[in-house]
Amino acid sequence: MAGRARSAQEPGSRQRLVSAAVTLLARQGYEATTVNGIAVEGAAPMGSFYFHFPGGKEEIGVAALGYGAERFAERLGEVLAQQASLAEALAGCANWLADELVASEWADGCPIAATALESVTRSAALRAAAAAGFERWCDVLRDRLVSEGLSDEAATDLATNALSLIEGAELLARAQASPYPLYRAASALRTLATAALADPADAP
Amino acid sequence: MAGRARSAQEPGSRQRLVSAAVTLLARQGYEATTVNGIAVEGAAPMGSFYFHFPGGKEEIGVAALGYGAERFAERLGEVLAQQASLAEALAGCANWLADELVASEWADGCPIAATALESVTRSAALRAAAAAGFERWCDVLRDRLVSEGLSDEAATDLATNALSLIEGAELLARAQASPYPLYRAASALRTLATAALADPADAP
DNA sequence: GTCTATAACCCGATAGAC
DNA sequence: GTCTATCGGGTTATAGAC
Repeated sequence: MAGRARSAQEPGSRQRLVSAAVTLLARQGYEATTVNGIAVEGAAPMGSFYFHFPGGKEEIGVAALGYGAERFAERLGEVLAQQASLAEALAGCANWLADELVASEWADGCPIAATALESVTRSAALRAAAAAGFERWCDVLRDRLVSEGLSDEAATDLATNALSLIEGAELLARAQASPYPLYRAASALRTLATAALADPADAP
Repeated sequence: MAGRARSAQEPGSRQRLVSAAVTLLARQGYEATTVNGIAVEGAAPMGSFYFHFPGGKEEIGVAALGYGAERFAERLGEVLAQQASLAEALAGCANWLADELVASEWADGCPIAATALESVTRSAALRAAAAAGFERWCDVLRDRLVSEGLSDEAATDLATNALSLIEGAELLARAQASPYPLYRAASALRTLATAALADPADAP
């Protein structure tokens, strides 16, 4: 912990570094992000960086994936709770992400996706942190589905597919600089939700 | 063109370099891939690299995205043609990719995805090449859907969603080292295909 | 805990002989 | 077309004063 108390408006240098890393990993991925860039964006000197993260770049990468995943999980839960129907709750997630991407001109994407792909053959620690983040988001989605009456199995299937569809649509949207893949995903999510609720084999 | 004819079994150094770049971009993304690594994997010296690609790393990146996209488009068309029903044709794509990922222990992923995410805020040329590749795959999917009687609009929607779902499922599968996201995507693709064929609003 | 300076290394790219 | 040698710059990480 820090040596003295800080106000909530002025996070300590460690927290600023982690937040900066989340932003940079979401924008440009892990390999293109430099520790120097993180220190500049987090308004901290290099000496401070290696004091807080003696494990260097990989250690802050793991911390950033964990913090970014948790922060997104909270917002995801809020958006899912805003709509009464399951179909509109899922579609609302896709539309929400489309709005955020347009607002940042496609810069601020998923805080995990790029690093996850880059780490598969290069860092077991980063890959595990990415997998844990995706798992966390699946759990948030599944909780909402179970509360609609879906069985555990049906909820797991639909939660995984919803996350896959949204992640893939965001990938296409950022590459093509178009929100349409996410709008189309919203429509497909309504179809999948309706089918899951209608199928008697999926009831508990 | 090359100065002399070559047998098909011995591609010239330019082609070897492009093929090597496709493999490396699929495995570890753009930023982690070095021109030196491409030259080694392609069994060509550095001087040869810069003779064929005076534009350097970005130029071979664009060439690799184009060649990788075309090669995948051909195999995608073949897999789509193997099944009589639309639902099984789409599900077969997801299962096929699951098999390939397991066989390579999650190393050989999408030849575009990682580079697409890394290039959004860093290279307009790479981003455009990635977008063109995704568009090409969407066209292959759409042709199959139109041949089933779907309207242009319905076919475009379903083709985009199928590609999003498969790309997202592959992302989750590689991060979690599990084929289940792709197996679940196969199931969802059957649902989406069935719904599209049943909806009279989607008929031409 | 923070800072500056710098070490050790690797990157993309070029030069120029052949 | 191919090769070797090398340049300049940016990278991660450390040293050591404060």
